[in-house]
Amino acid sequence: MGATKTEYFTDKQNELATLAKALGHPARVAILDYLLKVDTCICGDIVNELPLAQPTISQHLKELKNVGLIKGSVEGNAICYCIDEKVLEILQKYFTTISTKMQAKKINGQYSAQLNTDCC
Amino acid sequence: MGATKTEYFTDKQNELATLAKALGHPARVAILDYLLKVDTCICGDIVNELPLAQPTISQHLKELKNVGLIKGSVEGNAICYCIDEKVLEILQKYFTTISTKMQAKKINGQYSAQLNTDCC
DNA sequence: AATTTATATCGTAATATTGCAATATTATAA
DNA sequence: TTATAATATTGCAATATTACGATATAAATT
Repeated sequence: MGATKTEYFTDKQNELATLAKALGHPARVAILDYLLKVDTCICGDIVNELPLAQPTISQHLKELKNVGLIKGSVEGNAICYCIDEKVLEILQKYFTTISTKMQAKKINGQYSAQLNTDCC
Repeated sequence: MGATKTEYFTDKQNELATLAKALGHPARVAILDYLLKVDTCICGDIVNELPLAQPTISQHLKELKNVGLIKGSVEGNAICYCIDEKVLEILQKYFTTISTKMQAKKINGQYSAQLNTDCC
């Protein structure tokens, strides 16, 4: 026990969990924020920006790259990283769909019978 | 070493990482999906729905509740859970903002000088 | 060729997460 | 007031993550 039982969930659920997990660390959110600001950068730029050691940044970059949130291209002896919009859109669409569905429920009054309770 | 250095990141980055982390497990995505389908339910319903033991479901519900993604109200000896839109909107807005910014960059041609490279 | 620069990988300690059996808690029913 | 039902909590083993020093790799510079 201790290992996530991925085989019990749908591909979509596993995909979303994997993407969310990749952003489940403030350093990786910070890297994404930084990349959004500067468009592209190399690992050393992030090492200078964040208070983490080079191997740690390298590991975080690897995780973001593994799930496709960023991509890197070799530029001489450095590697140029940038955000990959494609995978970001999966997250954007998922949360927009859920938010829209929640809004629709409120407007349609599907909760009307329970509106007097704390939660539902 | 081994503990996340939250103190080095902004409140916003930590908040987003915490929310993303809560959805970084397929069981918790599945719980959210289920709640979206049935609107409200009790813990036992999810135990019947997912192939995980009751203490495990209870623990996942606790984590979702801790970050505010769901809320629960006491209904006799059961607890009625439902999605909390407020926190979902934080995630929706974050990813929409990033996606919009990425789109804007493409349209404005900020990448024009580098469009011939693999990544940037 | 030796040095520098940029990044990745290895090894490992500290910490966190996952999953569940056993048990506790709390409210309803008999 | 014993059951019964619905959840939560505790304790613990298995596994995963985080962080970084040491080291490896690979390209550019001298």
